Amino acid sequence: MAETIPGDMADSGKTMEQTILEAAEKLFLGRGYAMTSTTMIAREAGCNQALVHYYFRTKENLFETIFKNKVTLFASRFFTVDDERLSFTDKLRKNIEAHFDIIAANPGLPFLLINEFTTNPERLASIKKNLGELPSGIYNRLDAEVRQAIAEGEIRPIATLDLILTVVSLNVFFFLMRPVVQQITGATDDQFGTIIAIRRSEVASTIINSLKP
Amino acid sequence: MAETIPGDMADSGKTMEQTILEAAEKLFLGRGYAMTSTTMIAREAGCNQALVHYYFRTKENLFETIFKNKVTLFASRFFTVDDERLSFTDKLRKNIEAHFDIIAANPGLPFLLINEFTTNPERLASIKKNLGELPSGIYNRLDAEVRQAIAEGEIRPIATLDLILTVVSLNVFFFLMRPVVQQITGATDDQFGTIIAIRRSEVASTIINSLKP
DNA sequence: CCTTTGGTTAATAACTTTATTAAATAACTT
DNA sequence: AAGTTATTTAATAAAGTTATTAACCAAAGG
Repeated sequence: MAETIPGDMADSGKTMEQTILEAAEKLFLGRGYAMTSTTMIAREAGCNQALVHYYFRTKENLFETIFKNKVTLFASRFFTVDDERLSFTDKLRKNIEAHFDIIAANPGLPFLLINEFTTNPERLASIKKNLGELPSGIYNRLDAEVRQAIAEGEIRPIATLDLILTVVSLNVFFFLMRPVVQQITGATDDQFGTIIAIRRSEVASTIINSLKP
Repeated sequence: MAETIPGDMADSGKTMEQTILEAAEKLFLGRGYAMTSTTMIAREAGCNQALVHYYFRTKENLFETIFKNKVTLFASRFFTVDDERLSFTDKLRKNIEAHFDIIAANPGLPFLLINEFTTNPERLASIKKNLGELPSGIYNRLDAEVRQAIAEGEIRPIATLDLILTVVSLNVFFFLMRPVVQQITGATDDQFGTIIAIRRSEVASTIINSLKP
């Protein structure tokens, strides 16, 4: 049943279905849906093109599997730091940095999401259903905290949605700009690691600073 | 020679080449390169598909024409407000809002740029050549102003590149997120106009605020 | 051993896409 | 008006795409 653990071949025990999934993920993340063909996926996975369809029937299907998977992972880790002992500001800083780290660990994801949401907005509805109460849950909790922090004079008045937009913008867009930043600064992939670290703390500082009453 | 001004047909005096260009622009901006076919462009322009190739030879060619055109337009209007009488902060606010307005007037452009730069980074080099000294000119001027403002204690210390990144992130990403924001808030295209206006001033305030010493 | 079954491939149908070509039409020149 | 040039179209070649099918093979169970 495909779950035979030992190496079916030279291929390190991974099932072919999984290999295809990973190949597809890599390609979709790097080049988008339209620019990726099932033939390419098969080549990347090292199998026959028909096998891609055997496991996932359609390209659309395969894509959706990956997409939902990633979006759910992404959304579930959003604003999860919740330590009672910290001030709103300190908690926020931790959440901003955590959010940055998730994206840094999935640097291709922002592109995929933007690409998909703009070329295929219908998918948003399907995703929304898929996530259920998660987003509004996160939003409501954060909103309560923001209101309280404003009331207590810890931060200036700001709409919660604006705050979220600002955090996401600053964190995500940096990774969308990576090719441009790298071209401008002429940094190697290696040096880019340093730039990321600097940006990470700069973003958090910028936001925290901007919230001063 | 195609430049005959009066209406060649019912078609309001526009040349077919121009009509095709505009049709292509609309489609490329809305759906990206790969998702747009020359057949679609022809249909949108109301002509035969071969005509698209007659005028632009290849799809790639047509795309590049539009792309370079847009990027140049975009870059040439970047940080152009330069009024001696204003403080650095006031000038910055004006520049941020002007930048926001350019994007608002070309809401599809961010998507096209991001799409192209990530799927086809080689194009960055070509664009760079195309823009010449413009970017470094803008950068150097802004950099001098930033350093001076820091020295005079008007703003906190910040790297010019970080400031630029922050401005661009906050302004551009909002438009990339438009479908998401619209889905979440449930706003109609009409109501979205109001959201844009609010965001415009919120972004400027956020940045100015974050620069307080 | 032999049949079943899941995994895999080669072959191919049905389309779509880009690009070219030759022919038709319109416009301009003299 | 005749001839030249520019536009426009129908037809089609060439290549690529998704998806299906029939056949092949290897392991597993009786």
